[in-house]
Amino acid sequence: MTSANQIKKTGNIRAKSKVKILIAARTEFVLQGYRGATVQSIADRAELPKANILYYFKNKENIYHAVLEHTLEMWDEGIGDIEANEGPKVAIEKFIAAKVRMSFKHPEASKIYAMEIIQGAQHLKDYARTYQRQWVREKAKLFQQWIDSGEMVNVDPVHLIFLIWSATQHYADFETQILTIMNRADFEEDDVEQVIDFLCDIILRGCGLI
Amino acid sequence: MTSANQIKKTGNIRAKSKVKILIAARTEFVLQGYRGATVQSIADRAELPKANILYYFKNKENIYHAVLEHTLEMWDEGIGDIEANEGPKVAIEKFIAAKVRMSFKHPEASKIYAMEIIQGAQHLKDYARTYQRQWVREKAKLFQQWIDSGEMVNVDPVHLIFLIWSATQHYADFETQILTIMNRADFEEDDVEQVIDFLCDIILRGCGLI
DNA sequence: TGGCCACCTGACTAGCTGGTTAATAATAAA
DNA sequence: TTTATTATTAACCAGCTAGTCAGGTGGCCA
Repeated sequence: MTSANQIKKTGNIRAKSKVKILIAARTEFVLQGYRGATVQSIADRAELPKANILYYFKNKENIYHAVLEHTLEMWDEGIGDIEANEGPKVAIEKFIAAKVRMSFKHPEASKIYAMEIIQGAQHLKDYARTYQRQWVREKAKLFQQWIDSGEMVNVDPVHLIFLIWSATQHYADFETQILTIMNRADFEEDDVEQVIDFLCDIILRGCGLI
Repeated sequence: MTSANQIKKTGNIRAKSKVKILIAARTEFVLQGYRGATVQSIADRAELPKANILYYFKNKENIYHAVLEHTLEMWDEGIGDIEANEGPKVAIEKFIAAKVRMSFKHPEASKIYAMEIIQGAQHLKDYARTYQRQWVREKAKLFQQWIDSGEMVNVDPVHLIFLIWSATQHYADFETQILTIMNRADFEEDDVEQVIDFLCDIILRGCGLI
């Protein structure tokens, strides 16, 4: 076995343990908040001794950071993008569909992100200030071009992005409330497509694209 | 001084202290979460000794319950309603405007509610199951009548309510993110009206009301 | 075989937490 | 003034918290 393989193998054990811990930690952080989630409760959920957790992550804040990073990465991968070359209708449709699917598939990811923002985004200010702000500016410019060329109605592009974000993530963050109001125990496959259809329908018409 | 006045006066001291504590507690609960907000931190913010807090509220959970009640009451008062006799356009306009104004005026109220729901709504399940579910059913029926009479396009009324909730409260819950992305320190008067105009424009058009 | 190193974990601790208590002050009633 | 009630608060405590540490185990290579 080469040295490279050795590193890779030990790396695998690390990576596996870390992911196991991160998943348990994410659930605890969502359910109990940062302070409410104890290292012990994370250990219990991951079915590992507490000291093992602190062997892989220096301290609790470190775990939280890793959870945020791990979650954002996963989320950003799944979201796709708003493509310039497809025209506004297809672009918005695709974007809404991707966001709704992610919200139903990984509600915890959206929730931990939402909690972080609500509490003041102490750990995400940089992310918003650089990456997100840039992304919104780009996409807003794109919408503005479509507006200028008469392909869609004149609506504020930035607020349109906020609207799509809020409407889609709502199904992740507020799933408890939505399920209770709809008197359901769980969401089903059909719900996802129904929500996509509803949101595309109303937002596209709202943009003058239907 | 009559006995009634006596009761009222002592009641006033209680009420004043309690409100002072509740406001401090709400801020702490929003910033730190339930577990992260300590009785000591609430006391510091209210500028009272810790023991005084626990003189007025038996324990921490009691404070939290009182904060939730106090907040929901205030929120529900400010929201107004969706009136049947005005037709869909005015009704939706008024409702959006009221919700947006509340979101900008009392973001903490929306935030503490959002955190509670995200974390599983342990303290609000009954509220959603009875009061909210009933409210949504009533308003959905109203929308359905407008749809059936051809006054608005055929969109799912329940999801329409979710859309309005999410889009409006987003400006309270995610204010940190929005301000950062818009590169602003605070919201101004104009922002409120601009958001109202934007949301009314796009949602009313989405419902075929423009 | 023996040495190295990543991995694992029970036992411990300093500090903070919610909550109690008991003694005191302020206020109003008789 | 006396008395009763309410308001206030310092001091205290049992239990939990994050984090440390010292002593392991097991696999791999020379």
